[in-house]
Amino acid sequence: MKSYHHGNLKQELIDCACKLCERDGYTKLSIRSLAKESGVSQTAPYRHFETKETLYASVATEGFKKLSKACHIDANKNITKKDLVKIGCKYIEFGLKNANTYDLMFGTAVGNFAEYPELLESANSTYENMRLSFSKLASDSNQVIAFKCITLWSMVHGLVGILRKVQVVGDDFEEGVGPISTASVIATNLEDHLDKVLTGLIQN
Amino acid sequence: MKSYHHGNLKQELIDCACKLCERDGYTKLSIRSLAKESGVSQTAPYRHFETKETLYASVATEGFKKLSKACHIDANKNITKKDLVKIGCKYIEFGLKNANTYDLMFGTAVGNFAEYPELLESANSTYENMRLSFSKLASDSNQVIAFKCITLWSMVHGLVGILRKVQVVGDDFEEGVGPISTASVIATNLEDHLDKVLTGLIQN
DNA sequence: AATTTAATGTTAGCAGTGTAAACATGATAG
DNA sequence: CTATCATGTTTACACTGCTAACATTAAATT
Repeated sequence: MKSYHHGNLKQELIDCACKLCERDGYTKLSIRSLAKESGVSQTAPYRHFETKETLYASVATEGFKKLSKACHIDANKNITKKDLVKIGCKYIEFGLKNANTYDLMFGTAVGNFAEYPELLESANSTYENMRLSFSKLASDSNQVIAFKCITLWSMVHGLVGILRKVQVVGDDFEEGVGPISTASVIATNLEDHLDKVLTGLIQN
Repeated sequence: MKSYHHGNLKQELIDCACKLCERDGYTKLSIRSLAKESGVSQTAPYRHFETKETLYASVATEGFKKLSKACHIDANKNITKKDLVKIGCKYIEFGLKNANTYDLMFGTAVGNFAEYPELLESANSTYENMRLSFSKLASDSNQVIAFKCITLWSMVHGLVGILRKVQVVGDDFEEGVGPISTASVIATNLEDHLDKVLTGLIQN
């Protein structure tokens, strides 16, 4: 016999939403189905999430935490270019393996991060981690470091997007020059690729 | 007095959908509101678009055509690195100015381009244009050209995403090293930025 | 310990959505 | 002139986000 109060509904909803968002994409998620999954009435989730966007924000927050963890690197030891390449690879790997969650984090489903302090925190902390790694590599000014960091970020972010999209665009080009075959070469030699691209950005 | 048959409904729906998608984002678009806008019954659009995704596909197709046009460069004259930088700038400009349409083109709203021949065609043609421009610059093998092309594409695509996202993440970092201020420096010196980044990719 | 209060749950209902089925109209091909 | 078919309408269903009013119980206050 279950009690009237669930006891841990909020966290359970978030966990379940994370799973479903990643499995089916966030557009397929409905608050009602989520409530049913937790064995609770249709409107119970509204006690914990003002709107659907608030729920999305929670899922995105979890996503940034996982991304941060995936890209984390021991801050004590010296950092080499190779380490940055590794970070980039980890980032791309995360984006490809958690594609649906990644959409939530970087798409427009959550309009303004500032409305969700935890989300803002986790997103900024992801950036800050990358920035700190860069700062340990080169002895540039902070501004130059930030600049390089944004550049690397946009590179790996772009690769995630294109590597995914290309799967869907088809490949009826002459052998080996279509986007799919080209992208798959990049995908299977990600480290080499990032290394090449990073070399232009830093010299170390 | 208006006639029973509209006469030009399909095109009008597409035009209207393009406008509304760009103005409010595609998630806000409903087939019903679209029908109302054209002064036609709720289900009339279904005579021209099997599902909502089909409509999205049409909007995305228009988007790729516009993107192609924006990035087009005279194929006859010689192409320099500077031209490629220009193409990249045009691309990014398009992505930022038509952000909501861009989401439709590169997001997951349209799952499989292969189901929409016109969309597939317009997307592939955008890629093919970029590839041809590259092929006129360097005398690399076709595979290397395709590789560089995908790399540039992912760079500009990534920059569109990050430059947009960063606006939303806030900037409570020490002066000048937060993502917003950094990104805005990049955004206002886009040509310089792309030039730098491209130099590592090609030598010309 | 008794009672008030606030947090968390439920029920009922509104307005809006995508889409299917059955029917109406009128342009066009025979 | 008539039959056909593309294109429109009406009606209806199942689903959605969300609100308001009410129920239950945990926590705070007296």
